[in-house]
Parts: sequence; structure tokens; C-alpha cells
Amino acid sequence: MGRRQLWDQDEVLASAMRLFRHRGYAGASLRDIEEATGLHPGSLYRTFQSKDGLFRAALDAYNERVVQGRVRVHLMELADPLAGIRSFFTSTIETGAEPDPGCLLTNTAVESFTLPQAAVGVHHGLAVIEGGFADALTRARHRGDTPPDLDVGATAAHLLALYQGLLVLVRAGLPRTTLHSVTDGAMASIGSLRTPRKQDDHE
Amino acid sequence: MGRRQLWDQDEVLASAMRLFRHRGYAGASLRDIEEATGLHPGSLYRTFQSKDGLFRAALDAYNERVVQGRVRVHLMELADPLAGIRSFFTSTIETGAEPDPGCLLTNTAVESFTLPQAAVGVHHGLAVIEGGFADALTRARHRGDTPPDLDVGATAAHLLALYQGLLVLVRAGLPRTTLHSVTDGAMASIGSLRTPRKQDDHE
DNA sequence: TATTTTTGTGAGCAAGCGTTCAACTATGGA
DNA sequence: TCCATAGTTGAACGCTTGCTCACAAAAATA
Repeated sequence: MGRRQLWDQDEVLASAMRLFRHRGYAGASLRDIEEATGLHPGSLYRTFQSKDGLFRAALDAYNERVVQGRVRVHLMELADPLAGIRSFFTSTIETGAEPDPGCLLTNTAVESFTLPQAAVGVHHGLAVIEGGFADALTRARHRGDTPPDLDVGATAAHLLALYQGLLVLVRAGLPRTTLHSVTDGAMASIGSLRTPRKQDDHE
Repeated sequence: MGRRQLWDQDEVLASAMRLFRHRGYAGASLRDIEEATGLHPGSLYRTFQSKDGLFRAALDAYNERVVQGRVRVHLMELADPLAGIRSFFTSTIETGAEPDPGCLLTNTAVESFTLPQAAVGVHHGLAVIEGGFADALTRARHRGDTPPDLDVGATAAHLLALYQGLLVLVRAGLPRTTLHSVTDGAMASIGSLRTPRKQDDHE
């Protein structure tokens, strides 16, 4: 019943994602979006209601596909968890010839003052990354690759901050040597956060 | 000769700074700027040539006053350098009741893809912060507060990334407990970066 | 085939944008 | 006192913005 949709939603969200990553929400006009996605405003508004709606859909898609995917590959499924953490960091630095657009989460977090609707998506994405770090760290601890009293939660938060900071520096266009030394620092700092000895610790 | 300027340039730059910190460059319209600074477009364009020119002036003022000031107070003039590093971090978290607008450098770094004219200012500001960390770390090492073979340069870059990451998380609106635990992590990670023993090290 | 339903198309809208400028006001020197 | 100079004012300009909607096109149903 009725005409069939001519365009693929995943493809459209992917190109919208790319555009928003580069220019941000405020910096991407609907004409830009039209050009990037190939969608006319009518179809766009029929499906996503508003520019805002499209952005939220793109952010959700980013969380589901890019973030979850990267977390799974580097932080959850790799045999060597510490090597996975390292590659999670370096993979944001080595992105080919052109300058890296950074992470949509980082960029949106910074823009979220003017874009409160995006806060939920940002929180969720950050939590996924933090959870991934926690998973990798727990596995590393069980393998004996870290001190046995490693504070997994605190270290995961620490790595999340470091990762977000790295993405800011990537976006600022700092030289790769600096970025790699930050990665080295991140790896070296793992293990410096131990759980304080608790009085009622019966484990 | 001629009429006297009725407004104070420092005050105007301060309020422009505040506005840009909250809304970013793209998000602050000239009507907003007019309201925030009390300046009519004519005076504005006479002095700063363009919105862009005003932004660059505000960024320079931010570097000179806010960044340099904070670096001096926390990282260069304090008797206890490690305590200074800690307060440098915590001072961005405890900023009163209202949500923190974050750091203009962080926000601009992220926006600098659409704002290449700001790249120089961002680089400069980041270098000042990194230099401040290096100064504090050197002093801490001389006092014996860190391992003697601490890699000051790498640790300074590490702290810079961590600091920028913290500001992203602040901007994302994460709870203060998380932010404080990041600070704790930052302090704990100092000392984990040592200089690799060089073959031709004659010192 | 005629009708109903869904989707695509793109000109066009009001509102807002960054910017300009001619008229106006204050000041110092001749 | 008059003029040259510097600064203020705010209406208005051309464009772009996010968004709408009447119409055309295609598929499903009768």
C-alpha cells in the first residue's frame, strides 16, 4: 500500500553522522544536510520531524554502530585486553590522510549547552565507552596483567576522561607524536589506581 | 581630538568571552552579542571588524587573563606543586551553583573545524597549560615529591589531555563525584611515566 | 482501470543572520 | 565659534536559515 521509500535510512543516517561530526549541529545547515544525504526537505521532515530529530537519530545510530562496534572489537572481544585498550586509543589517531573529524560524542558533549536534547544520547555513549574500559580492565586483572587490587571503576573513568581529552587534542590538530605520547601515558597510568583497603572487606 | 570611547574594552571582551563560552562561536548571534556586551553593531564593527575579529580578541583575552592567570596561581606560584595541580583540576569542577560553561579552549578546539582562524589561539592556550604542568612537575621532582626519573614532558602532555577530557565531562554534565574521581586518578597517575633509560645518557 | 495511500519534489515562507552606513553626538584645536 | 575628528546609534540590506505545503509520482487495493 502506497509508494515505496526510495532511500536507505542507514545510509542517510551515516552521511548525516559524517556531516555532524565535521561541522557540529549548529554548523550544519539544512542545505548542507540536503546535499550530504541527497534527501529533499520534504522527505526529511516526513521522517525525522525536524533538524533536531535527525540529529538525535544520527547520534543514536552513532552510539549503536560506531561506539558499540568499536567498544566490542577493541575492548570486549580481544584476547589481550591491554593491547585492546591501546588500539582503542590509537585507532582514533591513525585515520588516514585527511584530518580526523573527532568523535561525535565529544563534539556533542561540548555543544550540548546549546543542545540539551542531545544530553541523554551523550551520557549513554559515554557510559558505553566507560563500560567497555571496565570490561577490558576486569579481564586484564583476572589475567594478572594489572595489580590485583586495581580499582577498575576509577580506572575506567580515568581512561574515559583521557580518551575524551585525546579527542579534543585530535580535533585541535596537535601533531601525531603528541597524541601517541598521550596514548603511551594512558597505558602507563593503568595500574596506578588501587582500591583503598576497606575495614569491612571480607573478600 | 574627537569623541571619547564610552565603553571599556576589557569589560566588553569579558562579557563576549562569557557568551562564547556558553554558546560557542556559531551559537552566539550578533543580537546576543549586542545584548551581552551592550555594544551596538556599529561600534563593534568599528573596533573588531567582524564577529570573527571579536571572537579572536575574546580568545586572546581568555588566554592572557584566564588561562595565564590560572596557570600562574595554581601551577607556578604555589609552594606545593602537586597540591597546585590538584587545585587546578578541582577549580574547574567547583564553580558555584550554576552549570559550568567549561573552558573556551576546549570548546573552541572542538569547534575549530568550522573556525580555522581560531587554531593559533587554541594551540597557544594549550601550550601555556602544558607548560604550566611541566613547571609544576619539575618543581615537584626537585622537591622529591615524584620519582627522580619522572618524564616531565610526557606527564605534562598526559595531564593536559586528562584536563581537557575532564572539561568535556564537565560540559557533558556528569555528576561531580565522577569528576572528582577523575581528578584523583590524575593525581595518582603522576609518577607512572618515567624516562626510558637511554644508551647515550651521560647525565 | 479507478481509487486510495504513501512518498518524492522543490519553490517559497517568515524569521533571523552578519554586516553596512548615513545621520547624529561629543570632543579638541584653530 | 567653527570645524575636523572620533565615536555612537539603529534602521535597513541582502542572504541564509529551518521549515511547510501543494503538487506529482508510484505502489497497493478494489
